[in-house]
Amino acid sequence: MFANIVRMSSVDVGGQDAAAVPADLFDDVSFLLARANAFSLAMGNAALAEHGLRVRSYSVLALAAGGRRPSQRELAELLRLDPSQVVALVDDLQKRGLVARQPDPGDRRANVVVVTDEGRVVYARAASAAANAQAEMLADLTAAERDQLAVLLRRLASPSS
Amino acid sequence: MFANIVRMSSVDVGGQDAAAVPADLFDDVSFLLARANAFSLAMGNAALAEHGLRVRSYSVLALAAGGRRPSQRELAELLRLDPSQVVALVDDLQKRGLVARQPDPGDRRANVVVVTDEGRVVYARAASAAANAQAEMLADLTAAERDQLAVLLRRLASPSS
DNA sequence: TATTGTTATACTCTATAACTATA
DNA sequence: TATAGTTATAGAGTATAACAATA
Repeated sequence: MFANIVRMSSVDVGGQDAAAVPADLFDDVSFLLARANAFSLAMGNAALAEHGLRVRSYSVLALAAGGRRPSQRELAELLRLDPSQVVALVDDLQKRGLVARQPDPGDRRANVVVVTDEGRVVYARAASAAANAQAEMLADLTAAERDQLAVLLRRLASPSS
Repeated sequence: MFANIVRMSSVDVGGQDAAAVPADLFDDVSFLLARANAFSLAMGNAALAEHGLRVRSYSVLALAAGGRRPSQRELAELLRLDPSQVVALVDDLQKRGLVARQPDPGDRRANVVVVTDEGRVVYARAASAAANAQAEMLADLTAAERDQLAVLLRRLASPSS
């Protein structure tokens, strides 16, 4: 299980906190993360293309289709995007009739982003395609390993929590 | 350990291979990967900035500084970049005297990218900074969990192998 | 013919700053 | 004064196509 031990060398050049330096780029979690993500993104975008979506717009649609009724600000926080990027994503989905902006009655500054009936249909199809792509990407992992990966990534991906 | 079970719903809309669809975006490995990578990239770039590097150029420098003596083509494959992107990265590092292009005696089409003495110094400092940033990112994980994450990512990140 | 490196181009993503309307 | 949404812009990353030199 742990045959592939991460090698570290203690280079410790000239100071500071001095964490262990990976002996090889391929022992570097950040590098592996970037590589895995590039792969995942390419597969995801390819799978979503036939539904007119990309990973970014799909994520917005998925959150709108969930039970959260997110504001744009919340979308930005959940997706770790700048609010200005969310504007463009919601604009695009709204033009295509997949989501709508609803004024928040409790705060007239805020828009709640909700999915339309058509958006729900497109989302369901796209989610299926995305799940197939992901299954292919995860094909070499057991179910337990996939879950473990999700757990570990969630703990990385939540620096504030 | 596995308290956080990934929930799946069997939506299966209208056909195809029908993989399970994550019930929530935050159960989606691709999404978690993208989010973790965005975080990692931001931290990495911030840590490398004072050394005049970004994650991409650091990766090229790291491979040049390793024992591989990679050609640009090999760099492209290792980093999963297009060869045309490698040109710009090597150009930049070469202008700054950190790497050099050496004609491959065995294949006059190919350039071997090698680190210079100055490049080696910059790399060592940058690697230390990058390792510190990564340690901060991984602070919530045990050593075993970090290793496990690296192992799982390596298995994802190698679609061809 | 195929491959290595290169140039060019278009598009997407990321990061900031500034503005408006509301709170 | 602070926050939600918006606009604008610049820089970085991604994806293709085409070309010259060499295999």
